[in-house]
Amino acid sequence: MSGDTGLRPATRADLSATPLECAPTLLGAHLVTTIDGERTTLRVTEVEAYHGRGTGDRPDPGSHARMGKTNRNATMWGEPGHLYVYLSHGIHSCVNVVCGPEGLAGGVLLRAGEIVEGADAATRRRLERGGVVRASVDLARGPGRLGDAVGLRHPQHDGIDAITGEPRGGAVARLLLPTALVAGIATGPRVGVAGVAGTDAFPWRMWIAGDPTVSPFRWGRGAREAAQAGPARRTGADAVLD
DNA sequence: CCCTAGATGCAT
DNA sequence: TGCATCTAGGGG
Repeated sequence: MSGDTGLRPATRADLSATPLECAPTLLGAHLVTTIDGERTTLRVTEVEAYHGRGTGDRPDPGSHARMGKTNRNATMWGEPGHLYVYLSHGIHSCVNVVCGPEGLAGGVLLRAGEIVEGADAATRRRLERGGVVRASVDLARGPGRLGDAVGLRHPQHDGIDAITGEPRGGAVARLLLPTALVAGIATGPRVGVAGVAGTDAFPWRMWIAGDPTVSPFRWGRGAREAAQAGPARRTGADAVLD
C-alpha cells in the first residue's frame, strides 16, 4: 500500500521535463488557490499530457499547440509552472500546468480532483456559473467543473504563476507536489480528443485508480475509430502501474 | 467570409 | 441528443 507521501512546493525544475514525464508526478499534487480571500485546495486525481511540436518523440495531434503559437495558447510556450487557462466550448475554463522548457510548448491538463479545503467556496463558485452540485466528489470531477471549483477563469487568470504565487487577476495560485509518486496510477487514452493517430498512440491520460473523483470516460472521435480497429475498451483503462 | 469542430457540462 | 457560445482552422 502507499503510505501518505508528503508535499513540497513545486519548482520550475520539477516541471521542466516533458508533459508526459511530468503528468504522473502531478497526481496527488495540491493546487491551492486564493480568490477574494477565499482559499480552495484541490488534490489532483486525474490528468492528461499534451505536447507541442518538437516535444517528445512524436507530434501530438490532440494538443492546442499542434498548429503553432497563437494568442490563445501562447502560455503553453512559456515558463513551466505557470497555468494555461483556456476556454472550452466558449463556456468552461480549463486548467493546465505548463511543462517543459520555456520556448517549447507543453502542458498537463488537470481533469479532476478532490476539494480537500474550501468546499463551501468551491460549491458557491460552481453554482454561480450555472452548475449543479449533487455530491462533494463531483465538485471538481471533469475539467470544466474543476476550473469553476478552484475559481480560475479565462482570460484573467491565464498565465498565473503557481511557483512564485504572484497574484494575477485577483487570484493567487500555488502548486505543491507529492514527495514520492503515488501508488495505483492508471493510464489510458485521453478523453474527447479527436485525431488521426487515434487512441493507441497516445495513452496520455493518467488517474489514481479507484478514486471516486475521477471523471467518467467518454469516447472521443479518434478513440472510437481506433477502438473499432482494435480490442474493445469500456473504461478507457490500459494499465495500472504500481 | 462561412462552416465545422472542439481537451465540456447539463437538461431533455 | 441538443444546446450554450467562443476560438481557430479549412474551404469557398
